[in-house]
Amino acid sequence: MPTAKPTDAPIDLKAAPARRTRGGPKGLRITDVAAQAGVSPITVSRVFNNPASVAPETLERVRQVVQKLGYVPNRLAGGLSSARSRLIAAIVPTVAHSLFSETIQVFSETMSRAGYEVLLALSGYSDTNEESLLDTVLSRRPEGVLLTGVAHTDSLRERLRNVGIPVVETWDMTDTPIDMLVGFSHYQIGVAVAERFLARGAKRPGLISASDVRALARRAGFRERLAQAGMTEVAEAIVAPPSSVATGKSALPRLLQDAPDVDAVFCGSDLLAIGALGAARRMGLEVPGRLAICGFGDLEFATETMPRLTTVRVDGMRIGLSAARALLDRLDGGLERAFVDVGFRVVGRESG
Amino acid sequence: MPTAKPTDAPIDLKAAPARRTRGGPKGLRITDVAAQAGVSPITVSRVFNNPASVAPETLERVRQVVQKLGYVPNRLAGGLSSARSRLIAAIVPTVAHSLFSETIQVFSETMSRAGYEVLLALSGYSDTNEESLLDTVLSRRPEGVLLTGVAHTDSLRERLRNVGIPVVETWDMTDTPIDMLVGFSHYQIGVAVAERFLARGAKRPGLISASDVRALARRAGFRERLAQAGMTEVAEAIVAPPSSVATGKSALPRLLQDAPDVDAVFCGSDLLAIGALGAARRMGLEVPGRLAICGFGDLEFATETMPRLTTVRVDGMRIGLSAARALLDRLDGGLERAFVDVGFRVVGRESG
DNA sequence: CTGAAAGCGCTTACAG
DNA sequence: CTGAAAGCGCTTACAG
Repeated sequence: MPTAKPTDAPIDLKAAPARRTRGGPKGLRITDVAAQAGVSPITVSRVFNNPASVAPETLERVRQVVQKLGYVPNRLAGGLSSARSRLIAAIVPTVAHSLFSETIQVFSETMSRAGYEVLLALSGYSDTNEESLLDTVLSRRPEGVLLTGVAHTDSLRERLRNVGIPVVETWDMTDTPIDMLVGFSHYQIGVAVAERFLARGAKRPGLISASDVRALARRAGFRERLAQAGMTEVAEAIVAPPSSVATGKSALPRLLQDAPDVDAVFCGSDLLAIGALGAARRMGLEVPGRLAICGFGDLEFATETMPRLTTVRVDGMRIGLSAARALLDRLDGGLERAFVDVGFRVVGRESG
Repeated sequence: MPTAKPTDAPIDLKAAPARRTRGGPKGLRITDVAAQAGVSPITVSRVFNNPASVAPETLERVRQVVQKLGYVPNRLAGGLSSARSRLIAAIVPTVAHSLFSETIQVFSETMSRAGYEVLLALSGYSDTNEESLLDTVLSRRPEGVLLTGVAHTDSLRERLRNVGIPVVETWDMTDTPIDMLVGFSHYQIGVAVAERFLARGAKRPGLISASDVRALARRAGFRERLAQAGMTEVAEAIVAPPSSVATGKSALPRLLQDAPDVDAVFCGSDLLAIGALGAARRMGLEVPGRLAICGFGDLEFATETMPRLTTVRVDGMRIGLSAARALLDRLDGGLERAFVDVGFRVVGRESG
């Protein structure tokens, strides 16, 4: 028999110092690196955040240890301590099949090149929850926010201003942005398309559009410009977002049933326009002779494959880039508030 | 004269307690809410994280104060303290014009419904920096990671396994995933398209493809299946990502210059296919009679508007949903490792 | 159902 | 160029 009977001796759990380790033993900490490298944690911190202030050999030694151990600093801790999260929030309705995704792409690339990461929040098309989404986002303490559109509740606007971080609103236009703005006027697009139709000699313009804020702004410009020309009745088919080819395909026959003499239709998106074009073909309506169709977005697809389509080109990438730059300028201590109208262009291939 | 001359008396900076406030006085803290509500900070914390454990009246009172003050908890602090970041990282090549954006959309929606936020990291098409991107991402201590593809360096794979968080690889197939997988076989797609071409009686198949890993896997399946049928020479035009309509349009003439008798071409994406279709038209080649064209992606655009195009349908949304579910199951304590082949379908309208 | 104490892993501001 | 002390704003684990 051995001299001790381990199983008999009760283990005094209380005697063991209560470990307060919570995440488990997995995580490497800055102190682990510091110990191995024979420096203080502060020096390790500097290696990551201000390498120029560290002696070359020290730098090298610490880096070797970091590499060897596979240490990755904890930015939750770093952010809490420094009050700099290095996070930028982007709130967009959707990234699926949309021009917004180009904006996000370029925005995100630009931000990450500058050392920031992008927290993506998808708001859908309901404005209801934008504010609770903002709360969720603000809980990460982002250093800047990109917003889509300019239609926000007063409470959201005020809260965002109180937070004191730079904000860019995008993809729309207003005289009273929360902070900065990079966008264009949907209303003016409606006006421009109306003028295009008028110039073509359209007698009975119609509209197929989703019911979101920005589509409604285009509609308003469209209708008001037509009203100036004496056309007060505009046939409309309003569809629920998200727009799709299928939606456009089914909307056109409905529109023409209400108003058989419609000879030019402004669609809320290229997808809708393509659907409408398909429907027109099926109905034997010559495009653009009998029926002119104008979309919105200028997707490469649409314009390359549907030469008889007119559309409105908007530069989503430029919006992403300008918005990122505006934010970065301010984060670098710049005082200027960017206000950029990127404009748009009605692109018609049917006449060229 | 007043009894004191403030400007004369030197201000003893040392005497003032060194304020360690760094973020400035702006931020509301949990203690502010606690004080106003007459409870301890712990109770306020519970109101957010475990409301069921708080007495109804206390709950109500605290919520009122939160509302009134506009308090938003600091998740940097919360995450550090609890070792739960509530963050999920998604690393994808791009979100612009791509099926990945559908995946991200659904993934993000599903995750946010479950109380997580998505940190989006765009890797581009270079594998070079995927590892440094991963470091950046891991510094936020995400609780799970979505990866695109299965081609990762050993070091990345090992590191990710060491971190011990659930990982889903997507959009590809392998026998040896890092952890979980939701995808499909690009090789098998190549095989299937080859078989389609063979069934159509193609004598001289060709390929227009980008050079990324997954496109190359499709190419391999395509070539190997054709080789089995005795066709060892396959004309190819390899293009640099990202694919676009323009690229496809310029690639087809090059391909046909090398191999004028090509009668069926497998394109790496629908965009390339559309470009090729445009070029074929311009060259007076009947599609699919003289030249069959097959794309990849089944974009609604492509199939609705180009009835003579064949394509390969892949369900990006399903990938996003399944990947999210796999991660969530594991985060909820599930032990199962998802391994899902979502498959694909060759969709040909030219024969229907 | 509620709270006092300790600690999460960093960085700031100071001093040398 | 480097470091000891204090603190960022929460939550855990315990106790009652």
